[in-house]
Amino acid sequence: MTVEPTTRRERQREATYAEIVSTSIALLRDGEDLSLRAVAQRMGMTAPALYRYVASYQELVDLVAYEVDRAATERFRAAADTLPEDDVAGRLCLSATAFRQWAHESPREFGLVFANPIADTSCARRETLTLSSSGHLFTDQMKAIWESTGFPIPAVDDLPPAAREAVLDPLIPAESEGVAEADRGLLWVYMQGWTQLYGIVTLEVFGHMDPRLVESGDLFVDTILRFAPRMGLEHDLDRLERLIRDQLAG
Amino acid sequence: MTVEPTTRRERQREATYAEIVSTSIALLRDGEDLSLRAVAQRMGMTAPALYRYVASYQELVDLVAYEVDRAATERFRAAADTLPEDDVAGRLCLSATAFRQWAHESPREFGLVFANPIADTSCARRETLTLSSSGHLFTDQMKAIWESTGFPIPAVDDLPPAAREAVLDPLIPAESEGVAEADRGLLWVYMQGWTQLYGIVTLEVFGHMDPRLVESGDLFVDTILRFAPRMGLEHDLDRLERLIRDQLAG
DNA sequence: GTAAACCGTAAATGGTGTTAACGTAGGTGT
DNA sequence: ACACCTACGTTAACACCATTTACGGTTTAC
Repeated sequence: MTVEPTTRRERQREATYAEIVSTSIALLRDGEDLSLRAVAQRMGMTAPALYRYVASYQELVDLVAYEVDRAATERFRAAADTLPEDDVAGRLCLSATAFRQWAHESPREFGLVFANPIADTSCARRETLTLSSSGHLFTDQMKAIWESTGFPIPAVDDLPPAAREAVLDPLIPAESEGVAEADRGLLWVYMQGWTQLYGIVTLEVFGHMDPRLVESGDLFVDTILRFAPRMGLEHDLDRLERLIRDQLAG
Repeated sequence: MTVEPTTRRERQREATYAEIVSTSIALLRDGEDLSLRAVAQRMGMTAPALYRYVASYQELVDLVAYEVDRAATERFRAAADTLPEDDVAGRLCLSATAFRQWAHESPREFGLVFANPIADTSCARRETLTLSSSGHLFTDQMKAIWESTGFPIPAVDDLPPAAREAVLDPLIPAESEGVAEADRGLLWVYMQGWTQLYGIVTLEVFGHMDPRLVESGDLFVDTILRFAPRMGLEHDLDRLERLIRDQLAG
């Protein structure tokens, strides 16, 4: 990302670095679990060699989680792109549904990214890590809806002090990206929505919900549709439900 | 629970069985992680001996998770019991807050109980496992609120088919306990609430949220108070917020 | 060309779950 | 009271894991 390293050595290094991550992802895709040994073996190396690239197993996990999140986000974006750009509401619904489907198809990966205690690793890494691609996408999509429907958002000054700080100088969704400081109440609504989406999907994936509800997705649909009015979409509920259910079926 | 085993041998067996679980819990409380070897060592045994009692490590985990949930639920109940019995709304808020505090104090245990893929173990176990003590408590408390405020619940016939089945013959919150079949829409509202409570707490515990918000609990409070009106508590929000914040502070 | 940095190796340490073979004490049947 | 057998614990071993150390060879840099 920074400046291109041009030197032969560094190019090689960058390549194996990338191979480590891609091999890890392939490992997960094949249903095996992530381990230094397994990754090394697939690459025709020995496990200790990986320590030239990652400081610990946990760092590998974080690295892979970041990349998995990035790749998954592309799927969520692609799901939205089946709709015209001005259907901002439909796009968010399809991305959220794609998120749910991805979580069910790849519970391992989901757990890695979204149920992996970020903990207090080195602060340097933390910056990179907490910048979640998916969070970024959903924030953008909600912003688009807000610009379209102009749904009410809390005034920044009405928020509790800590919340005000958090939306003015956000660490987690990161990059308040073109949202004026006065409109940062939008991030508060985003967090409310993300909490609910995260809750329903995590509950489903971890099996703490009636299997018939997981199968039908009824509680998921209900959760989305109940939140939609908060984004000024109360007029569009029937269409959105059809959109979501179509994607769940197909 | 069933019939007392009276025979000396079985009493002994039951005792070590209980000791395995209690030792495991003590292990977790001391911040070490659960392992067969560690448990065995604390009991003055060797690891393979434990296989006379549990079939696998996962079974031990499930066993411990069940007991941890049971014990934690007592804390949630105790938190509610600081209020008079007729303050049904306050009681639910305090239990929910106790749930959050417990999750933050004991993230290990929380992960064990609520972020542990129940997966498809033997169906026999599943019955026992999915019967979550905490789910039972919260269901009861919401029912008490409903009997007090008479907040609107969906008619069973208005629910999607799978949802109807799930509330008429529930597997997860289990024991619809004295809720008439006609009133089972209450369980649907419960699931909506539980989804949100679970979402916010899991998000916080796993560190996928701005630390300042976790610290202040603002998004947690917001989540609860935004759900309260659905239970007919719109008149009581200020008092409930004070209750919650007092418990968070103290 | 020589020295240093880099990248891989093998070997070893201490941890995990799990299985197999073996003894031994406890209760049971006659 | 004797024999039997079952249950419970042991030790030893296997296969896996992360991680550290010491070592050798290549590539770069001066």
